[in-house]
Amino acid sequence: MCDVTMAKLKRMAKAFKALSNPNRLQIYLEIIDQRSKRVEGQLEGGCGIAECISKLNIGAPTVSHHVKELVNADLISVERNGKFMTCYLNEPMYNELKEFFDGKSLFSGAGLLSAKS
Amino acid sequence: MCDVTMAKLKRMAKAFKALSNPNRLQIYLEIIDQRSKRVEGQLEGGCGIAECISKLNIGAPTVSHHVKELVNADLISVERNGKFMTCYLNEPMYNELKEFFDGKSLFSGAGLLSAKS
DNA sequence: CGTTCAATTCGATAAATGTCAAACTGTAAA
DNA sequence: TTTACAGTTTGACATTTATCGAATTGAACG
Repeated sequence: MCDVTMAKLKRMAKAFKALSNPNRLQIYLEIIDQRSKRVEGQLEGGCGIAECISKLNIGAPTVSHHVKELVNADLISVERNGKFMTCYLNEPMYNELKEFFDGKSLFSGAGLLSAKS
Repeated sequence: MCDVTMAKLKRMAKAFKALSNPNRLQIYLEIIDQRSKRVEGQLEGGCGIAECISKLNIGAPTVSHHVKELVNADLISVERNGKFMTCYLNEPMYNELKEFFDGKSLFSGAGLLSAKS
């Protein structure tokens, strides 16, 4: 009846929660930004965590925590690169976010909520 | 240098926070759903709060609280209609959400974060 | 090995969140 | 005006969150 399954709804809510903190949203956008640079130029890209730490007005432990939250919400992945950590955009989740508000596949006209009684 | 102003970033983070709770996200989607029904059919539409209360497994005070949060994030507006309250989608904010992940206007290549030192 | 730099883990803490029950307000209708 | 229903406000409470300082791990390099 409804195109938004409960699983998807919870997955989206989790993603939104991960993006609900301004600092975390900035980190996420920075990672997207680095990705687009990589696509246009040399292959190696991704966003260094050190870079985020130096650019945001929050401490390293907090950045580390935020990055973990983004990973936990499936928005990004992280990889060790020698001494540094590099963040990569999770493209499928990015696309899911992009398409979530497109409306076409959100509803089928039967209503999202299921009756309680 | 950057197309995402701090103001917009905070506004988006606030919207995402409002959508970060599954129950609240469901309410929001229900309001979108009712809107699309209205567009296709008779003019009067919107989503009754009573309907949400009866369909979600949470109490009336909690629904009231969630609706207030959605209003506070500029995602919807609420109007009294006799004994009932009706929720309406805030279209400009909906469009802003829709366009936020389109990428084209998100970045200008100079990086989002501003250096701290 | 010892140093240095990147990043995480470990408490701690103040603030925000989601939810409820009880009491209240506002509107319609009998 | 009394009743009934829709919704809000208040106060409470347990949980989560954002942040920090201090200590720790891990890799590179002298």
